[in-house]
Amino acid sequence: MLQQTQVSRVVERFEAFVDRWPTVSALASATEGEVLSMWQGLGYYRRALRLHEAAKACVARFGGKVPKRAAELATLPGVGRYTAGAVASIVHGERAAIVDGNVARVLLRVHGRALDPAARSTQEWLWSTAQDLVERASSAATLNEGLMELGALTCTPRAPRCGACPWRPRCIAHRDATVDRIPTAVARTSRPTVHWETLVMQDARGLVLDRRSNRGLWAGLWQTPTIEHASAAAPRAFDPKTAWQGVRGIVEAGAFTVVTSPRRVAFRVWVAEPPRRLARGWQRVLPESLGEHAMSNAMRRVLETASSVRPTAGARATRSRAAGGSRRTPVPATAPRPAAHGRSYGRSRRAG
DNA sequence: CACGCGTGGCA
DNA sequence: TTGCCAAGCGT
Repeated sequence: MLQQTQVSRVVERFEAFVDRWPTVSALASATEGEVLSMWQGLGYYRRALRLHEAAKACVARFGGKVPKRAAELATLPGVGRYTAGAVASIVHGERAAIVDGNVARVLLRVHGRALDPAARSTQEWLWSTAQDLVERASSAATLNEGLMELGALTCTPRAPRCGACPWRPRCIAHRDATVDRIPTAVARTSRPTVHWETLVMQDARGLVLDRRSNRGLWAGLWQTPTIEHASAAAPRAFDPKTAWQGVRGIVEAGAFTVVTSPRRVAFRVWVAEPPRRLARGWQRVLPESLGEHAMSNAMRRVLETASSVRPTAGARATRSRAAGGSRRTPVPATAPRPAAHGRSYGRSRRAG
């Protein structure tokens, strides 16, 4: 859970996860959908799928135990050099090095090296330096945790607290006043916007969802049926009646853009009556079962946007203004919090 | 080696 | 408002 995710985001979710699956064999017995539903809102959902695979690998290859050595840990899906070293050193005391973003920043600054953190040569130097430290430390666990804490709390990316740093006397970057230039900035990747149309169909018999593929963005999560425009340009002539034939009462509910990684997704939300026959892959989900269907936070916002709009029943469409002029529906400033398993979202959770 | 992969806090 | 960044990993 901690991979590329801040501790504060993890602490509120970790306990519920291990309460539900206290052992690797329990996790290995869960379904993919159950695991994803406990991961909702945490992001990087393939981590959840790999963790599930790793649990199954522990059952299949390590007698239902999590291996202790870093070298064995690193053979598990989703466990790389950092995670293997962190578990082996902190849990079992092995003298295994770790280099995460925090450690890299600390080491580069202390040694005054303005290197590209992503470069292979820099990574080799970082791992070698971290290994040297952990071999000389009295406690591998304390050294590794201390390095990360130093980076997270004191040697921060911006406005580092050098006055409180125990390594200030030996810090080359501090001596040379280059702290704010190390590490060098990573290359910016542009974030193009893609345009998606999504259709919210809900009635007393439930909400119509389908499941995204296990590859790509929001892998394996549930969504309202969505059309992803191939072109990066905004779709001028999208006709929902043509795109979703046989669906009646389609009306636009609003539009919004979410920033994801590594692009923006501009959603236009449509509301309609559920058709008599569902298209292939579509599935009705009752409100009380929504929590078992893992959804991205973006999809939560889709449901919020749709929640104030009804499909047109007859001739007079209360169609909102076209995409460019569309006013946002009154949604809360922040998306609903990721709910625990079994809770429902969408209409029933709408604020106000 | 470069890129894809979520989300939220913060300046 | 926008961009930066986070207890990385796999392809």
